[in-house]
Amino acid sequence: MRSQPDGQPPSLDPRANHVLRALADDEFERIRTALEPVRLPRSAELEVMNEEIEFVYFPTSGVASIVAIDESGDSVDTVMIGREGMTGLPVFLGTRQSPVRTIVQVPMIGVRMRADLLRRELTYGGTLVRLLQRHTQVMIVTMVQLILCNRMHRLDQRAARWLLQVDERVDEKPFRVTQEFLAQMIGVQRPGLSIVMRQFKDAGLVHYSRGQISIADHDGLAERSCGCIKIIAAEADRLRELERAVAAAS
Amino acid sequence: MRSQPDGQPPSLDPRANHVLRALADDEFERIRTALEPVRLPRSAELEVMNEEIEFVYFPTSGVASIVAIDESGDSVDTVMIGREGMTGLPVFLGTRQSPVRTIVQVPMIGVRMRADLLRRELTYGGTLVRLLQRHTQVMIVTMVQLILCNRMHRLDQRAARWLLQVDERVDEKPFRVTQEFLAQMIGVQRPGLSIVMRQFKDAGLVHYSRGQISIADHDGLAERSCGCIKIIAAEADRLRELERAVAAAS
DNA sequence: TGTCGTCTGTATGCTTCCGGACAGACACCA
DNA sequence: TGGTGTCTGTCCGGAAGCATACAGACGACA
Repeated sequence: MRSQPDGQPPSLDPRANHVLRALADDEFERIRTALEPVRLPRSAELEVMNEEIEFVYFPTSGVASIVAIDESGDSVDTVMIGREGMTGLPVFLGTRQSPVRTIVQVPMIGVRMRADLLRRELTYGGTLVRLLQRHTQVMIVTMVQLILCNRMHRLDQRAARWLLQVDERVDEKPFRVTQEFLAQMIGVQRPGLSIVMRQFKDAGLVHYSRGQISIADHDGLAERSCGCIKIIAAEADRLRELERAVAAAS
Repeated sequence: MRSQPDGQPPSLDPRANHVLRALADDEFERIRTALEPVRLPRSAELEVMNEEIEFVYFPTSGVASIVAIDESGDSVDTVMIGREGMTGLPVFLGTRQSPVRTIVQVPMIGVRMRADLLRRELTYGGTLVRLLQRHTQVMIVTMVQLILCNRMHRLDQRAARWLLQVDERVDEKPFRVTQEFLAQMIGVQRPGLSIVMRQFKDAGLVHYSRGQISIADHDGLAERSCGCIKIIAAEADRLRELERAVAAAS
């Protein structure tokens, strides 16, 4: 159980978001007043496909994700966005419309900022550009790994991965996700997922009931999951480390 | 059959690569002498995972792709890189080591450039940064779509997609790919692919024999394929169009 | 012209997962 | 306290594709 210090819980501090935390202090001060606290329920739409991006979001707890849709209407979750990153990468890449749909999957707390303000801030250079480059690269590596994962790994492995990835991004435990919703996200049928979740429960890896899930045995679940988490985490660590080395040298 | 003008075939002109073609003339002149023509056979390794990127490659014909590998050694192809783009995005995103493995899948002709020269060129601003941002966004949208595709679409649809995507990137017809190789790339067993290829052949969609494949009925094959190609192409078109509009306005 | 290696076709049992259906369990609300 | 909606467990036939094995076909090379 993580400790919540008295007073303000960490998820209400904007700098619980890793991008904002890594920002140089003077840069953070400059955008501070532009950051607006938000709480968003599941299914809230942060970016509508082919429509202008009005805000970028820096989560501090909860999960959004980019959803892929095909011409027949089928959809699956792709990359998660939590406190380690932000939504609105297309803004950084220079377009106003989002080419993707981004929605809240697990109720989210965080701050948002107008896209045009971010655009202006980017012209100042500073550490922000560097941070968003890093974030972009992590997103790319994550996606590469997920392309493989969705092709090669079994339902139970992917489900375990998903649970662990969400767990490390939310403060609220247990977190709220129904099997129906989870199945749709990882792109499988609910009955299949139900069997897997039952196995996890019987093995003492998770507790859940009616849309409330909590992880009981983190390591055990990690063993059931595929190694994709580790590969993604390794790249995120590598880039963070690299940056620290550069900062120390200068 | 595409016409090859007399004299220099288009694949030997660096500006048959779409990034180089879209570059402002003065910028292209500046890097011209730094571009070194290359011909690379299948399996040539353009980026080794976790090793420094020495060169970035601008293909004019042929296909490279980013390969995902998991801890058990299984691997699949992810995004293709052909004359519409370039390899070495991590250089643009500010790291020296590549987080991915990038190899030649269909023999490649093109030009390459030292990574440090690209880094220097990027500091000049100009259209290059804009072009690479665009390319990054297309890559991201492509990956999002492929995550869905690998989850939801059948083997025959994915195989058809792959054939069409390669066909539009190579000048050499027929192109050389064995079923064994193709199966590994799209992450399936060869016997499964063999059946599908047989169906395509019987239906008059493709010709092939012993590693030589050519497409006989482009539209017919497109019908067997999933709609992912269209979705990806639409985003590439949108960004190209957007840029043209900006250029015309200024 | 024969041999060898590569490429392709096919068969078979098996696993995973789909797709649809239905019943039970629990929570909430009137 | 009973009704209603949501969430979960389970069943079943069937499709897709895995894993393995083997045979035939073609081409290159000696």
